[in-house]
Amino acid sequence: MTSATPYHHGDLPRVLRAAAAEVLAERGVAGFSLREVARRAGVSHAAPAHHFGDATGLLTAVAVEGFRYLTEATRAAAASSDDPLDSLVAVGRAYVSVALDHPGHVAVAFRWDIVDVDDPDYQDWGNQAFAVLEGAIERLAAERNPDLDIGLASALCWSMVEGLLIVHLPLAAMTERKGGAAVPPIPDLAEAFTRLMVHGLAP
Amino acid sequence: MTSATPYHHGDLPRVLRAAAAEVLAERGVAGFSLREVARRAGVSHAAPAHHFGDATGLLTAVAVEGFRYLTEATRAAAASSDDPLDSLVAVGRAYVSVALDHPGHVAVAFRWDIVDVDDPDYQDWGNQAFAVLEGAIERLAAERNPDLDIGLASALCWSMVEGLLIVHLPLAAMTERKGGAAVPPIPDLAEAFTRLMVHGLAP
DNA sequence: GTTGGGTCTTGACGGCGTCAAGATCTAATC
DNA sequence: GATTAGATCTTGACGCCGTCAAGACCCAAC
Repeated sequence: MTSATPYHHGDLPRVLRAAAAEVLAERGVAGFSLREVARRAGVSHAAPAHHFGDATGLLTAVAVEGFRYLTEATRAAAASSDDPLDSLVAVGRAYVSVALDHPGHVAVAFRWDIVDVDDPDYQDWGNQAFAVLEGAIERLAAERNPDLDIGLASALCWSMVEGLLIVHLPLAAMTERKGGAAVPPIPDLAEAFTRLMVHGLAP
Repeated sequence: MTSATPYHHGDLPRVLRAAAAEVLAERGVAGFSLREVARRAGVSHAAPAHHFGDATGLLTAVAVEGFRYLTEATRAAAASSDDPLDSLVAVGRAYVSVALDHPGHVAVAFRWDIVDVDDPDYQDWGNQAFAVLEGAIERLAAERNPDLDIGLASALCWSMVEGLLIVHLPLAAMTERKGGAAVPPIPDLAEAFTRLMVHGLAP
């Protein structure tokens, strides 16, 4: 063992978070169960409680990890271009890409009813993720539309991308599953949404 | 009794749907329980199964009712003005108003993981609700922007309003509860979003 | 070597969804 | 009007769930 391997199991909290994200990705929020998580981690059914208190605690930890992924990915995307529009588009693509790569994490990030919204880490990383988007909007406004209400526009983009994930991602999966008409990749849809929103539906 | 009062209880399915919506509104999807619904309806814990099969069946029935409310309200709103922009704005306001008036119904409408997405009524009323929005977009395009991709724009608006409900509605409730800064009414926010989207962030 | 505290297990409890079996009631038939 | 058939609802049971209390275990410091 290297330096700071904890007591018995070797960073059980990390294993539990990963197992929880796996269960969430496979069975959705409705199919989530603490006991199933414990089973996959190879520990007893009451082990998670010691680290996370209860189910809400574990789900909150997963949600925080999700916000962390979102923050890091969108931050890198925002810095990927000097053109503010390209930068904003990249942020949108990065956002949905994280949701595709970590479906279990993002599935709980906005589930206020099953997460502890008063958790400091949850609020902190949630705010950071939002701040990245706000920064991208701010640069767009500075260069192209100084009169833009940045708070309103950021909230709009945030809603748009979250609605995209909730409404169209499962819808696309469903029509795909049924062999329906081919559906464009979700990141492309996010880009199309972003460009249409910046341009305006009827400017 | 009038004409066709059913057998024992007097339209138990209707009572169960109402009780389910009540529980959903009070405790959220996570706090939902078939037995609690049965308790409120004054019947035994297994009674709902006879009419709705299982929990998914009852939740699907509530979701269908939600889509019905959405369809009716937005249809009336769309017809409330001859100006296509005002009409679209009214549709947006009507949508979130339904969500405020029937929180239990709308809470399950898009929960693909706990609802039977193959249910014909569910698909039918979901499509009808979407068609109303699409019609409003179509009129806007005809009058002001013939080049608009109507399917894309409709999907964007749909995502926007749904994201608004999921992200900002509980967020507003939370900051309100904590005595934070006053938050604009959600229908006003929906209107601001709509106008900003039509106009464009940086046209 | 002993002691202490963090880590995990075991066992129990009530609540849940679901199923099978039976009771109860309505409506149609004779 | 009595009987029968079928829909409606109840009762009881099962396994799974989250949570709690108590105890076993194990590492680390003394």
